[in-house]
Amino acid sequence: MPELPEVETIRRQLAPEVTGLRIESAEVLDERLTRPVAPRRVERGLGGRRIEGVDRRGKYLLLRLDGDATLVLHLRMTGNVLLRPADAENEVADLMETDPRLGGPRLYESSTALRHLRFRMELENGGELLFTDVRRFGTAVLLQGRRGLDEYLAPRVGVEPLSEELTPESLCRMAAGRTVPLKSFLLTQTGVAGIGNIYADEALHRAHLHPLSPAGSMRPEHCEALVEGIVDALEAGLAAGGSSIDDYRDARGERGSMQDEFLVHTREGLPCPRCGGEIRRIVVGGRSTYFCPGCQTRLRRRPRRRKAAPRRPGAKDASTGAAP
DNA sequence: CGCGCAACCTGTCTGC
DNA sequence: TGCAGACAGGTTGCGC
Repeated sequence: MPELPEVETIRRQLAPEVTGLRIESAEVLDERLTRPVAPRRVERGLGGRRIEGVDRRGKYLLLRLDGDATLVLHLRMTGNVLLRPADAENEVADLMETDPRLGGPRLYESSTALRHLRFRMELENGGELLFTDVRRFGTAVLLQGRRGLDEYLAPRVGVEPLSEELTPESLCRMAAGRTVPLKSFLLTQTGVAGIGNIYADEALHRAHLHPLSPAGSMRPEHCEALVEGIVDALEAGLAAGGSSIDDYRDARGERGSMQDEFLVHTREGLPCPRCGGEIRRIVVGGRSTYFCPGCQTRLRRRPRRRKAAPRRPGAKDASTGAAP
């Protein structure tokens, strides 16, 4: 759910609201969140620090703190980061013991309401930063120094798709020789970062590419189309404030609307908006995958390039018998 | 090393 | 209505 557009939406909302504020206190309500580090350690490490900025790498949300520290949050499947503004009428702690609806409907309409609160931080202006997560897959890691951050992210996050780093050439290089299906290739965060199940399907459809085609079968024009498809799909998601199929809410507790604009994802049996073909659902790498068999062409496995045997001059093209 | 898959969790939906 | 089983947007670790 929270893929690049969702995390970036949250980042953009948070940054102007929390930058410059001091963290009064932090409370971890589920030790799983900071595992294997003890919650107390993270709480103590956060208390008193000032937030210098909010960044993002792939699907990771980064709170840049003074003292060269960074709080790295990952929402996984069902995590939400919510900002309770300083002027909200009710304290979260009070609400948890009373009617959750009292604080205003937006924060609480989702199934991931405050009963799944895993982490909260009190800010110096009276506002609160909340982390809720039904399935408890989400993570919070407090890192020290530029080095600590890099060492954490390097093995996990690859190229930023909305940066100059992603080009048809760089994508082709990453895909060269790979036999994994394109769908799985896009889901690998150490390649192109930030793409999840939704935007992988949407990007492949835009690029006219079949999810089962081996990544290494792409020729330059396919890489070009795929870069365009990735960028288009992610930007559409951003413009719509993300996708809310189920649990996702932005930092204000509002739904995104990208789910209304899906071309193929979750649209099994419906007509393809491009060619009218019937959208199908298959499973690739254990994930639901939606595509249009009509206009997403399957590429042939690219034959291993052989040392070109010198072409005998005058040899005819065997398949057609025609002269070039 | 590349690849496929189970595991980590809780909630919801489907079919009997 | 009750209940077992399948499934859900991500990542990691294991075996081959």
